[in-house]
Amino acid sequence: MQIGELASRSGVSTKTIRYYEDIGLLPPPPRSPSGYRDHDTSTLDRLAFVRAAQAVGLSLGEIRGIVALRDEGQTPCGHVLDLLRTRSAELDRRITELRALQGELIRLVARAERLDPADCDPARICHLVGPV
Amino acid sequence: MQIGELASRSGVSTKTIRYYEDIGLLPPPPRSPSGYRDHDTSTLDRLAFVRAAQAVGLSLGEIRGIVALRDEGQTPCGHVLDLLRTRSAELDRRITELRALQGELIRLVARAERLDPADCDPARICHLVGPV
DNA sequence: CTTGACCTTCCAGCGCGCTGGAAGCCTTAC
DNA sequence: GTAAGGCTTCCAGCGCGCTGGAAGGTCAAG
Repeated sequence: MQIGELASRSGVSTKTIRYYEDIGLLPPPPRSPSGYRDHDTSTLDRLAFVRAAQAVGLSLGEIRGIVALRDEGQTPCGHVLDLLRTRSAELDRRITELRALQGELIRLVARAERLDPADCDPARICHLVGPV
Repeated sequence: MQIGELASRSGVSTKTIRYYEDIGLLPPPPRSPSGYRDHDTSTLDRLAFVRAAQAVGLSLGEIRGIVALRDEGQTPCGHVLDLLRTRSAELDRRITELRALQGELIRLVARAERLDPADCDPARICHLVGPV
């Protein structure tokens, strides 16, 4: 199938498909005599995997590592599980950070309701932001 | 004071200070006869504000808008409060998304413990990732 | 007079995941 | 034959907040 059909069937743009091939996420497909890419349906599976892996927070670099293992004939599951656990731990930390920030924002907004703009010191730009 | 002293007193690099001046976060300081920037201590206040505003999630573009109001002689508090509320609402949505992703990751890791890598279909790359 | 530490400007690149556009070839329909 | 719509490659840029480096001027100490 040509790249345009692959794009419409997968929902991934032709630009992105070529980009994925460039960075090694997709194997270089065979070409027609005129040089057109001729993808088979396995590329649909591959694209579905890439999108699913992105959706759980893996980077294209990490995904490339996974598909490379598979292409070498290995079973990438152990590596994938490591990545998922690592991402989960990072996400935990990230969520904790964002919740702290959210608490801070809520505190600042609440404080803003008790402050009078007229009291704002021009040198400090705005007293709503900054140390309590 | 020269830019190097400002940098060490503020903890912001000379590169970044010049960059902030370029993008309009800092007013252009007077120059010595040889062209050196000559900042006064108000720049320390300004830099402290920029860092505090960044810390609560405002972008440099938003911060520029705030300091521009102040430089025009207005009190930016109302605008700042709008920004803080907007950022808070966005953060709420973002945290909700990340928590959903975290739930998904935890579910995938738990499922991985029940799956046998030997069952993994090579065409799907890795069965740990993808629809349940 | 030289050394070294400062300062200046300007241009370029990082990471990440694409996206846009130019210039040109191929295929199909009319 | 020609027009439309595929396809090809290659180069460049987005947003964001810096950061690095080159090439050169300035200043104080020895």
